[in-house]
Amino acid sequence: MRYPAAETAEKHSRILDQAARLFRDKGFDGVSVSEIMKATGLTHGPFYNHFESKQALMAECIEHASGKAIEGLEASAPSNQGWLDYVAAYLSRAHRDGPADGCLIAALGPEIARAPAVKVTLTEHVRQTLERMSCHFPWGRGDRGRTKAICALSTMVGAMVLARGIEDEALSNEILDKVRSSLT
Amino acid sequence: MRYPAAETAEKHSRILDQAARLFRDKGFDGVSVSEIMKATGLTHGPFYNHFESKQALMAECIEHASGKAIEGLEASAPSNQGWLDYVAAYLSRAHRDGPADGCLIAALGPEIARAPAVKVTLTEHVRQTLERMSCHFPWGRGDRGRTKAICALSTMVGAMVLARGIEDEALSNEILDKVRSSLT
DNA sequence: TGTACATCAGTGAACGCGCGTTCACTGATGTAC
DNA sequence: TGTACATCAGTGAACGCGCGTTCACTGATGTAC
Repeated sequence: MRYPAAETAEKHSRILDQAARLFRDKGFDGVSVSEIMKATGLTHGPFYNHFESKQALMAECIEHASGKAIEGLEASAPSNQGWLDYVAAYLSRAHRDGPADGCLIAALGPEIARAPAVKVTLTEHVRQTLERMSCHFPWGRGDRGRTKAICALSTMVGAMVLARGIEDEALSNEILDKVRSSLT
Repeated sequence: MRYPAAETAEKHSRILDQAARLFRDKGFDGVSVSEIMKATGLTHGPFYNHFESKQALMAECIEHASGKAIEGLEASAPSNQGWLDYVAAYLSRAHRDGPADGCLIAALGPEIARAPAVKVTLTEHVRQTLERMSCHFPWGRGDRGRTKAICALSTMVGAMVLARGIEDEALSNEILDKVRSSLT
């Protein structure tokens, strides 16, 4: 069947959405191409009409999800309250328990570090996130604001990795809460 | 062949050492049982004489590596200088470039979070690390010292995950250096 | 002390399985006339 | 406007491969007598 171009582009985008969700949830190796295509409502065959390989999908879907994340950051208020809200959302139990829609770095960081093709994309994502953070929140301009952004992002990512890796919910909550307090 | 018990125990320990190194380097799914046994100098068959499954090895080797890491922490001086040295070593380029001998959480955190059998072990590792940190470094007793330990560990883990996920070495170094400055 | 046997870690071929990827085929739509 | 054909995304069986795991067998050592 021949399909209109718009429909093809929409399918491409839907594959990226599903892949980004599943990868964050289960890791790159924990999700098969078939599983992604099934989630998109297709069989696995046409995958290679859209992407050259699974690696290529990984890179493109990180780029796709990065774009959405940066958009979200821009939409928040450039104020002290905006910062409080941003941290509260990042260090929330909902974010910890739902990696599928959450931070790419906390969910896939170490795996991306091992996948050269995807690393380039993450580099750009981190660069943009730091830029938006440092000029979006009230930390002053220049080096001081940038340092604050780098430290805040590191702390948030690390706290989320810790909170997710811990089985004891009380300890996991303690980490989220104490880090949030210290950051705000 | 029948082997003396001591030799068997030593082999068991060698498998754990190699597994811990390879897993941190390439991730759980990036290393096969055969590869680990080859690194230990054996064929893959006798693996199941030592461990019930790959999952069981994962859990036991995290426990094994955790023990060594905690030992290292105890060996450092319980002083302000000890803290400076600890942070400098953690946020060093050598640690970033050599995950095989480094922090379990930064190398495997998200993957461990998805492996229930291993999560229990990591929970204990984090608990012990926080305890040793808070009573080993000069942050005062009680809740304040514990909060400081939680925040410091989060920041260090996050900075390492970021630094490793970034291809641009200048940006990666900037993160390590600025976070180290802010923590000390 | 010498001999026969039991033990059991190590060997390496083999298993079933799910993966990423390929491909001959289908058939609804767009296009040429 | 009506018809014939070309297009090409979707289908689903099939591919080779490496994985985790199993197993019949080996043979050096420890033990019983």
